Amino acid sequence: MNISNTIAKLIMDMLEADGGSAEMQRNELAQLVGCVPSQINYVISSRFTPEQGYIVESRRGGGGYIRITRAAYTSPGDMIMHLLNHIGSSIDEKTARAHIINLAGREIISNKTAKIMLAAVSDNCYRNLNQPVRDTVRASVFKQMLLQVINA
Amino acid sequence: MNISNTIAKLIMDMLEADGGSAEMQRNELAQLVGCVPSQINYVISSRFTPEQGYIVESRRGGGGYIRITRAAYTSPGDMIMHLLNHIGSSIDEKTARAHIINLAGREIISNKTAKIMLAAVSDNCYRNLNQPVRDTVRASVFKQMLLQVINA
DNA sequence: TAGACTAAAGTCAAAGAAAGTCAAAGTCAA
DNA sequence: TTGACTTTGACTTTCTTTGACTTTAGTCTA
Repeated sequence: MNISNTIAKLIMDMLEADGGSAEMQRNELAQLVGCVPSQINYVISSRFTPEQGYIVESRRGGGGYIRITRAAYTSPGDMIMHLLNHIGSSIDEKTARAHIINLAGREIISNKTAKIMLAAVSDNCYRNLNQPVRDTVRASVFKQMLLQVINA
Repeated sequence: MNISNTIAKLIMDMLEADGGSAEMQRNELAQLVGCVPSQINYVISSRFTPEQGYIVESRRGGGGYIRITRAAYTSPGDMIMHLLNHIGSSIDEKTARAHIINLAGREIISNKTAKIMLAAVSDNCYRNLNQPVRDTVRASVFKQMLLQVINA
């Protein structure tokens, strides 16, 4: 078993133990496992991605931390997870709009939420980005918001 | 937990206990918590800014004090308008976060809305954009969402 | 009442403590 | 034997802590 898997397993255990949320110090964890600190970042960015339903927050400096939260699975959540996987790393405005309207239609999100999400994926926001960057950033924004929908 | 967070928490409690206003002596508070006095200034300037909805007044010399007040606002619409004007064409994650948390604290937006907005302004979304584009796009997204809040 | 003394708070920069980034080197299976 | 995944470490950025020095306000005394 390689170290990355060990780290991933450890984080999973932490998530399990604390009902879907784990907070840690990068250096501590690295030392515990016996690797360089940056390997923790590698594990997080390869195995705890939005596509896989994880929210990652962190803070530098004294008392810094990394916090990973697993978006809870509910039945509407399933649909969103599916969406998250389906979106990939790029999405155009029309497709994003369609998804959001669909979610609202199924009452998985409220109309108010839909409005805000529509605003955030609208081309108005990305006027000064050219393709393909525009659609990648939009995809990121969309995915981060979807994670919060599950999480609520 | 680092000392700065402890200090911030203490001040929050004071605000809570006295209906939105707290007055203290810097040296006293520093001694209570066990830090140098200037750390109080650090905490105030990093966590009790106007963006976060606080007004800070103080006086030096004998009988000096620091007073922190949660700013009162006229109407929710006014506040958002004010915000929209104030933001300009660029905003960093921290400032945007502060504004959103402030809006939620004043119940101008719901916690759910706040979560989604926080997700949409988070640096996680803009990883593949460099400054200063990153902060301009974030500002656009933020403003578009705020417009929907007014509209709702 | 001017000037000296004392009691605050403010400023700023350096040092410290985390986490983030990136690219080079290593490993391993198809 | 190549390409995807992993490991490593040097360097960067962000946030916190500390302390020396400055400024302002009140008080007391000659």
